[in-house]
Amino acid sequence: MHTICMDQGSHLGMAYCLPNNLHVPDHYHTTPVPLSPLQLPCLPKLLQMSFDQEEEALLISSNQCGLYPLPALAFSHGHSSSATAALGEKPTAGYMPNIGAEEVSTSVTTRAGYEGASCNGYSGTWWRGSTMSMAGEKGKMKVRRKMREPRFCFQTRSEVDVLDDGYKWRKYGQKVVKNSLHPRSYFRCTHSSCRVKKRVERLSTDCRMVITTYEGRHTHTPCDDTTPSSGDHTTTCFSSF
DNA sequence: CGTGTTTGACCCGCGC
DNA sequence: GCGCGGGTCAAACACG
Repeated sequence: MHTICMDQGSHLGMAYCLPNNLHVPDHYHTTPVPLSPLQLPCLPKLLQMSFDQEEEALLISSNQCGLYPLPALAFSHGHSSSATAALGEKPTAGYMPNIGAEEVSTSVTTRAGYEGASCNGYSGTWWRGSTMSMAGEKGKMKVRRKMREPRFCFQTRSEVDVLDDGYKWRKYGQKVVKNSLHPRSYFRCTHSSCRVKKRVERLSTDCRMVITTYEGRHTHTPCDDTTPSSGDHTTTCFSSF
């Protein structure tokens, strides 16, 4: 059970504290975003999303007027519309009908090794998994499977692609995605035992809008970024993430 | 020289 | 079974 507790601050332009201690500095919210029919009274409900073992995903959009849920994104393969395409639409009827109920597909190694790597002192490079130690086929052999990871997607208006959220990220890939004019960038948290990933892409319909998707939970605090966490002091803003 | 980025290739899931 | 497309790897490269 994990509870998202966002500090709403005293005014509408503050830095938000998102899950996994993600802060969205207010300087990213410079102009109004014509996003949402939802208004602030909806926030308390959204900010108390509960995460159980189902590892639900929370989709959030932020602008200077607050945080808003986005339409469910098509993260999985084979869905007809890409995330970008979905976000290109203004939220209308059917808007976020199933927030937190998204099926998440993630490519990882075996689950046992993966979870063990996440928080139990796994000393290797977590994303490679056990099969990477095998010498088969120049180490290209990979075992992937579906896994559920909490995901948080939000939309910001920013000139820069990568938000300064306090964590240190390493880019590991970039991909041109279909129906999008802008490439999608893939980042990993550089913390040794942290397996959080994030994707950054710009809206094809509005290149000023940046879609950032976080996947997973940080096992450390932003200030603890360079050193492995010794305990489970995960958060200052989220009691149990 | 160490660290981070770029980028082409590869892998896998999904739809047809 | 095949092709498509998203996600990841890892060698090459850039930079401080």
